[in-house]
Amino acid sequence: MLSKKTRYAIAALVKLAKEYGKGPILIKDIAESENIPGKFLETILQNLKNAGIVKSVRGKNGGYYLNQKPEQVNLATIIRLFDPPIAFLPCVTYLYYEKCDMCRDENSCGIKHIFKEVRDTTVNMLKKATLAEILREEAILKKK
Amino acid sequence: MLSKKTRYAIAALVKLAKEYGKGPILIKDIAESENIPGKFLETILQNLKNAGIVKSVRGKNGGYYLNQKPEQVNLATIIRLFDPPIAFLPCVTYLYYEKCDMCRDENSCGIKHIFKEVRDTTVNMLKKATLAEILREEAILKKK
DNA sequence: TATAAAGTATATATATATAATAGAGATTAT
DNA sequence: ATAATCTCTATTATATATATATACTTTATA
Repeated sequence: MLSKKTRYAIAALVKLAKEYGKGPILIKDIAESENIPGKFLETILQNLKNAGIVKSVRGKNGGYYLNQKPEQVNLATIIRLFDPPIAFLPCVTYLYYEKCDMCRDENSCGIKHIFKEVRDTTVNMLKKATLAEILREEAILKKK
Repeated sequence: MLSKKTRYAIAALVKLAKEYGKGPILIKDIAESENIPGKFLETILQNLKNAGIVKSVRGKNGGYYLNQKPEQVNLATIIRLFDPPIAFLPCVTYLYYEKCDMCRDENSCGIKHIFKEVRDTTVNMLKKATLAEILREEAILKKK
């Protein structure tokens, strides 16, 4: 399961995508509209800022806004920022490869290929899921 | 990522599948051959026993053995026993549905369908991965 | 029938990660 | 000058994962 931090990050970014192009949005407004504890959201937005996904304006009339187009931000990127690897086993992670501690002989491991396939499929799906895609889907669902 | 408990459970079951039909195997032997802390493995095997996947014989010459054919035990079943739900969001879990805490209107949520598709695909892959399938793969890899 | 081999049961300890909060500090529009 | 904002660092609370300890019960067999 995704951590709350990741879920909050996704919700905040979807919110910023909705307001894309309208200038900076207050932390407080995001927190209220998305049901996120304000102080917790602060650290999350800082992380997203360090990753270059959002930018901030300090001082009065400040706030946060998307630093990339909604088409360019996808769920795989967001999840990787906050959660442990998407892969089920350390030996099939993309960025953080580690040998499985109990694995005797990795070359004859009959499990690895299964989890590798799961990871690849999952990551591909998450990469297709951009903020723009999510908003498009929401618009469709609201019409029904 | 899978918990160690789950990884240990998978390794122990693969071991029992290898010895399928040869009578009970000692906890100690499984622990040594699979690099699993013995006492920890005890509780894991108890869980597997309660779930009907293995059986045990007490007393001298006792041990554990598979209660189902290697073709009948798959990774989805094992993972579900020990880990939190496979799904990324509480609202798309198979057995433990819960509303996402921040979700305003679940009917117009643009994210849900993505994670539902990921979960379905993942579970299907894991169901195909039986102990028999894993042993078959290992045999192939060892020949190379 | 005593003994050693084995699983059973329950409790506890330790470490780590997650989630959230607090408060002082820095920046900026007006 | 002041109020509105974001920034930075520290702390706390809670839960979960991982592992260990100890006493108990069952069974084969010498």
